[in-house]
Amino acid sequence: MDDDICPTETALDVIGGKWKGMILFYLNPDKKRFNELRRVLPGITQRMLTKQLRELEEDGLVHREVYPVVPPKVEYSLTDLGQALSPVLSSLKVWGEKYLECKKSK
Amino acid sequence: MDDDICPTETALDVIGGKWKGMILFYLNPDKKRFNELRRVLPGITQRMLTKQLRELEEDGLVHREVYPVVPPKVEYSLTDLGQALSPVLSSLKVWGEKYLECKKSK
DNA sequence: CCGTATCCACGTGGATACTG
DNA sequence: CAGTATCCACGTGGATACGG
Repeated sequence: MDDDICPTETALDVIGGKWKGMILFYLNPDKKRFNELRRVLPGITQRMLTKQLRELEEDGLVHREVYPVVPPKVEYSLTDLGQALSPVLSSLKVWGEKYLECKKSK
Repeated sequence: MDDDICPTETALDVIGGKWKGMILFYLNPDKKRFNELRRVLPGITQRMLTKQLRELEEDGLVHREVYPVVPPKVEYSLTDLGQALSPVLSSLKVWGEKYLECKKSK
């Protein structure tokens, strides 16, 4: 019964990485290449982008497609499980807006 | 346009603390006393519970009511902003269950 | 273009002891 | 009962340089 809370905590762990929210956001709905993501994520380093993407891949939220061409081409996209996050992301956004609104008026 | 993502990130920052999800969960719908929370949060230390509660209070999600009696009595409850999180928490839970389901079958 | 390899600063979170 | 006060381990995240 107490483990009712467990899925919530697990979910927060999985998407709680510093850049993961933004990565998931930008991957929806379109697949993106490595440097495309890098460009829209202000200030992220290559190491961090790689790391966060690998973790998301490991957790089954993101699919990594490598094309054996030169120059290298890699595309990242959301899996079904990743797509299923969109209600979470949007409710998070709605609440975040309310939160920012509250803070502003203080 | 890019700051469309900002509320989402902000929200994740606010509720992303290690125990915050669980605290918010247990504070809904009933107010709780300090040691009540401590009892349902397996393994949390006094220091951490205090710290997380203070941060949630600072962020306006939790209200702290001190009764000037002996022995001391303090009650924590959700503010309106805190209540407004319930859609987020429940969508998080729904997705978390799906996630755990996926992992189990692998 | 898409990474990996090192190295390191910093903050979060924890252990433990004490207090009004 | 509901905290503070210290001290510290550890992992996350970042800077920088190099490689296929």
